Amino acid sequence: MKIGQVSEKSGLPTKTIRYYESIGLVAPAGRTAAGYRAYDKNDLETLKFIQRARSLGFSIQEVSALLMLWNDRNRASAQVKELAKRHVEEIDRKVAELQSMKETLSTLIDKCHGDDRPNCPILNDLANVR
Amino acid sequence: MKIGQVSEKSGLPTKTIRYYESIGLVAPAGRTAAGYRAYDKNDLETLKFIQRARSLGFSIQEVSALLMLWNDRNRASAQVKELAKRHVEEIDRKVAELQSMKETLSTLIDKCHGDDRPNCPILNDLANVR
DNA sequence: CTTGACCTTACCATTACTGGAAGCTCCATA
DNA sequence: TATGGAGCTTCCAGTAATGGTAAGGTCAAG
Repeated sequence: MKIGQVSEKSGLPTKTIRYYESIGLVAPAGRTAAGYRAYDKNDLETLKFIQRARSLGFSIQEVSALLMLWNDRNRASAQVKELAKRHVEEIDRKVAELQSMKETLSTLIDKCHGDDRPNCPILNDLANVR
Repeated sequence: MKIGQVSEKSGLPTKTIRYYESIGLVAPAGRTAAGYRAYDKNDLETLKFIQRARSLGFSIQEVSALLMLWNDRNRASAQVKELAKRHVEEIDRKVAELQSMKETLSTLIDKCHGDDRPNCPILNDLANVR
């Protein structure tokens, strides 16, 4: 398989696949005589794994750790669970922050009549005019 | 006021204040004879405004728009409201994405016994072993 | 034999900063 | 008066994870 095929099948842009190779997230691909990257089924599975982990919001660093655990037949599932739990906590933190922003904004939006008049509680709040 | 003072009072690092000047978000500060940046009360208010808008998650671009609206005595509050509403929608999208990730992960975490045994539903799912 | 799709590397841009180096300036203290 | 340290200056580089574009090589079809 050439990079276009694995891109199609993994859902990762070719650019991204080359990038992952360049940063050492995946081992350098084999090459054809012409210098094209050549992938086998195994490589594809790895890229799919990465794509799924990324889509769950794991950072490249975390994906790297997950890959190592995945390739370690003897790892304890506790390690993976721990990593996943920490990631969920991180997600929770982000959600809480966003919710808090939303709450403040929604309150301000409700107070703003939003017509042609210039008076605007949103700007007043940002300007700390209370 | 020198940059250290406005940094203190605005909650923005000096680095960040210089950065905002360099990208044109704020006008170049005045200078003392020695070449130090000199700020007045007005400059400080602008930086505080920016700090608050950023803390509500507005991008630099959006903050720039808000600043223009803030400085426009005749703007319609409808414009500000529109901008804020779009930002809230953006927040909603991010939250939904994070919630979806969290849901998937939580399900997997629950299924993983997390002990010394190597079998791990989390990795199995990432590897698409179903 | 040429066209067009696909591949290669290399470099710049993005977002919003943050860190560090090398060198001024200012003020207080010995 | 010298000196030391805090604070200021500019410039360069790096972060995460790509996206964009250029300039060029390769391959199969018509």
